[in-house]
Amino acid sequence: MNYDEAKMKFVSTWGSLGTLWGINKAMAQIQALLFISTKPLSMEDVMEDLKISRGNTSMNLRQLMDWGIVTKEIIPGERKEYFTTEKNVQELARIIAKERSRREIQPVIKVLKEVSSITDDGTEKTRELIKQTKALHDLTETADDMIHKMATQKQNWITKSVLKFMK
Amino acid sequence: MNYDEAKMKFVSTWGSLGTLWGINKAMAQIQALLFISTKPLSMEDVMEDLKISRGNTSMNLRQLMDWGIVTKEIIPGERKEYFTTEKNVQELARIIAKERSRREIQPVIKVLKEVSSITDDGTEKTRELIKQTKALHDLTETADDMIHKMATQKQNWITKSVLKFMK
DNA sequence: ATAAACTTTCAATAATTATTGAAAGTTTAA
DNA sequence: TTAAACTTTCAATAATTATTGAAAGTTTAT
Repeated sequence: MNYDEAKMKFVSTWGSLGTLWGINKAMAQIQALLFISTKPLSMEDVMEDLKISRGNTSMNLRQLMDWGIVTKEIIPGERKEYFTTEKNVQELARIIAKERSRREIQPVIKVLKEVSSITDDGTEKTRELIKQTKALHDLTETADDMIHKMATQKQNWITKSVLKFMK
Repeated sequence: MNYDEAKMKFVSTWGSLGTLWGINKAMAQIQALLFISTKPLSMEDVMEDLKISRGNTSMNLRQLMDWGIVTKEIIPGERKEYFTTEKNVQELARIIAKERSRREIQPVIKVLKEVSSITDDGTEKTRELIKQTKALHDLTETADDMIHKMATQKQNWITKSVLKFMK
């Protein structure tokens, strides 16, 4: 496997994994491309390399910036805008975890709390609803807590602490 | 908010969260419905309650069984098949984590390993590709490890150990 | 102020994914 | 063995989501 094959394989695999962390294919591929690039890339570069349209590139780069994963780079003397992604994987994981919590987990926690707080009319079905949504609420909240703790952990949480913790 | 409103709210919220754990809306809604039901439900029951077709119900119930989240229940004297879901949230989380690892994370780890093992021709771009895919490989593997450790943890890992661990 | 260089927007279209429903398949009871 | 009760399959269709491309918008240099 040569460089170009390996690059393609990486970009497309990472792209299809996008769903796992809740972003679309093009977005994930752009990020992947930037991730292994040795220098900032212009919109032109990205379009050419991934063979996607200007509009698509523009929109997805914007989304990546909204996520805080990609930043614009100003190159002196250049008119075009250039882009780079966070290169540190730990930091990348941190940002993604935090954003997903904010965008998806928090709203669910809110609903679970609401639902589990309905008044108990004493019927079996109501009791079950309350009981089970409470359990989910607790689980979700604890998992989310965990994500946040990870996310604010300054140093290297994953490589250092996890195996030890897991006994 | 009365029982029916609460139930609907729960089912649809949980359904739309489906994507977060990688399953589709109908599948997640069926699971949600079973999760708060006090007794096993037939296909008929599910169809009626969620207003989805017989075919859809059948297919999604099957998928849930493939995941190991839902099981058939034989009710003596009844011709229909009845279904229940795992009611323990910890166990549910365990199963889902394990399945997602197997279905999605493992294949990616494999590709990352392949890509990060290409021969280093000394060029900067090849070095960057190797370096970054290696870093991702390590991160993904460690995260996956964590998931597995959680998944095989017999007792209550999340509520007991996490906060302490996270210092 | 003008125009070239570049980016964004968004309606149209394409691609993907989910859903239906009816025919085919299976199981059970008699 | 037959037929009723039930489930599965799958081609057709609907719904959703991603992508394009060209017009509109912005910025910069002169």
